[in-house]
Amino acid sequence: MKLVYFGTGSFAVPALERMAQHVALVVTQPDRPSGRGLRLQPSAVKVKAGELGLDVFTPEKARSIEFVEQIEKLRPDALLVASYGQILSERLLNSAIRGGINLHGSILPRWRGAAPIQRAIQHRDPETGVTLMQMDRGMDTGDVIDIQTTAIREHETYGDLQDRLAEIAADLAESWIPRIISGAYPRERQDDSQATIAPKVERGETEIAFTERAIDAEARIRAFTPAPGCYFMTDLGQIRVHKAELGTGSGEPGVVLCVKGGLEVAMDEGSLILSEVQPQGKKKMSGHDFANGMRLRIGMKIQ
RNA sequence: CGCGGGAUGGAGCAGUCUGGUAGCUCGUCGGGCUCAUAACCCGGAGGUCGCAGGUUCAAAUCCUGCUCCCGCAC
Repeated sequence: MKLVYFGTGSFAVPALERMAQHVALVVTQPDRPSGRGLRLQPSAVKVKAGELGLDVFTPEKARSIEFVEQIEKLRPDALLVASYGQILSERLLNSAIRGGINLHGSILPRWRGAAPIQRAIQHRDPETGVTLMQMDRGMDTGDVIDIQTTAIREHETYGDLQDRLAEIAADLAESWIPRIISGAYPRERQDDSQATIAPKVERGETEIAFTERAIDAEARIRAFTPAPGCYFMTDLGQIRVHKAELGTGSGEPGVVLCVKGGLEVAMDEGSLILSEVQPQGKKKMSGHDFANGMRLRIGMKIQ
């Protein structure tokens, strides 16, 4: 078997590890300047590929002719793709005997697009999963080969769930790729009428207001944790929320209900217990420590 | 050289502008109250104020250099 592996994010790492012995080449996004000081940072997949001693390509544009021609010369059995971050052109998909095989972090056709895991949590889906599919020219519209589902757990964050799905994806790749290469595998068309889109997370979505329903805010916090994270913009400054759960209290939105254990604050329809927060420029701390430092008392209103 | 915030008993903060006795809320330890308690009352321990140098009678505070941590943006 000769595979070319396209991946970038940490969702793609376990499957790469599992299939490494069949991977002739890893393709990932170029290093980007990021973080404090704008230093170049390699993708999670590039780091892992390096550890595995695999060849890595980082084309700026995967659809560029020079790059596609190189892949065509390799004549791979299949392109295995997971959270790569670029559209693969039809010609590129045709460069492999079995075309492009994608691992997608949702139960397709639900949550096609860039942020399926986050959107599933945000919308409080009871379950999600990983879809193994035959890529076509559309965005996550190809024929489904197999789907493994899993329940979304209470309190589960995007980071937690992504780690679990990444392992499921690796399992799927391991068990299906040999059969796919042999050419004998099922393909089932997606029901486009059931499709939903999972757009990438925009900056504006990460701000939480006390006037939101507690249940919505809690789901959004989990959906965007650990990255990019959610925050309240308040008179105490910007407060990032790393961990929050639904409280039992209620009151005028923004009112402090409890400062023991976590910081409980009233929302619309319920309350949130902020158990781990981070003010701007500070380290992560418990809601209790934050309340101590800010001299918060029950009944005070944050806005 | 992308922009910015920070380092003060175990935790989170105030104090720095305007130099002059180490403060607040917690935690912790001991005692008390209570049927009981994460509640309440009393008492105690615990700090080279990030590091180095400078100014000064005197530096957490002013000046210079350095280290480490973090947020934003990307």
